Amino acid sequence: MYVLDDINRDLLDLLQTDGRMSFKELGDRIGLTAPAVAERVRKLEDAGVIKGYRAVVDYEALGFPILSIVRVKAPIAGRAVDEKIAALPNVIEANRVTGSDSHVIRARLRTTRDIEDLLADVWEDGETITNLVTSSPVPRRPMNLKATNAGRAS
Amino acid sequence: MYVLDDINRDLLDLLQTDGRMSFKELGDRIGLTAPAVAERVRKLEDAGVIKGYRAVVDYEALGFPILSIVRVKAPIAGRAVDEKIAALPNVIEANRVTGSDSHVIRARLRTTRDIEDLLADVWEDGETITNLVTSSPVPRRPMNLKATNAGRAS
DNA sequence: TCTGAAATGTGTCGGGG
DNA sequence: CCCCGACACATTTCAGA
Repeated sequence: MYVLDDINRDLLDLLQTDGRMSFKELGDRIGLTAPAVAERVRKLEDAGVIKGYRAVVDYEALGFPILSIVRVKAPIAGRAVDEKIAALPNVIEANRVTGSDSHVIRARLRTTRDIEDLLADVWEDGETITNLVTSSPVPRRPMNLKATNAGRAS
Repeated sequence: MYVLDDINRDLLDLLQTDGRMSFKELGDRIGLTAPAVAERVRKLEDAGVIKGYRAVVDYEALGFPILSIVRVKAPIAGRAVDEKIAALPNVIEANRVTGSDSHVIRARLRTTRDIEDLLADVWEDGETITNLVTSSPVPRRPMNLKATNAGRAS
C-alpha cells in the first residue's frame, strides 16, 4: 500500500477538486515551490496513485438526461459478456458483484426508448432489473482523503 | 440542450481523456491555434458543459480496496436521509432511484469491518442490500461523445 | 471566430544547501 | 527533499481579417 505524507494527501485533494491547477498555485497553497510540487506529482503519477486527469462533462446538457442502473443476472458471466457490455458507448461503468446478480451497469441515455435498446443487448445474457436515477444527493465525487485519513500506515 | 459542433465534440473527448492537455497541444490535434482553443474551452466551462477537472486517484493503492454498492429501501426518503449519506466521507456517489429501493449508494472502504459501520449508519433509515464489487469490466469511464453522436441537434 | 505577434506567467533543469 | 535562478515554453491579450 502506498503511504502518503500530509503534503501529498493535500496535493491529491486539491488535484481531485481542480485537476488543472498549476504547479505554482498548488505550491502556493501548501507552502512549496513549483519544482517541488512538480516532482511530487510526477512521482504520484509514476506510482499509479494518480491514474490520469479528466474533464467532468455534463451529459444532461448534451442530451443524455437519463442515468440508468441495470442489474444483470447472467448464468454464465464470462469474458464474452464483459466485452459485449464494454462495447456499448453509453455504458459509463460496469461491475461484477457478489450476491444474486452478476453485473451492475450504469449507462447514460437520451430517451426512454434507448432503455429498450440497452436491455435488448444484455437481455440475451440474463435477467435484468433496471432502475432510473431520479436525483443524486451525492453526485459522483472524489473521496476527501484528509477526512478519511487516507495513506496513513496501518 | 447544448449543441456541439464537431470541433467542440473532439475537444471534449480529448479533455475527458487527458484533462491537463495544454491548449497548444489540443490545438495541434484539431487544427486550431492555442488562443482559439482557449476561447472555446472557456465558453464550454461558462456554459456548464465542462463542470470541472479532476485527477483520477487509485483508491485501492491508498488502502481502500473495497468498492461496495448498497441499496437502501427508506420508507421516508427525505432530505435528512440524503444529508446523512452525503456526510459520510467514504461515500463517492448516492442516487435516488425508481423501483422498490429508494437509494443506491457507492462507497470506498478499507476493510470488511467498515461495511458494518457504513450499514449501521444507513440502517436506521431502511432495509439495505449490499453488493461488493469483485471486478470492473468497465471501470468508470467517460462517454465517447464521438461514438454516441453527442451534441447533434435532434 | 480565427490568426499572429507581443507580454506575461508557468514549467523545467541545473547547481547548491 | 527542498530552494533558487535561468531558460524554455505555454497562456493571455489584442489588433486585424
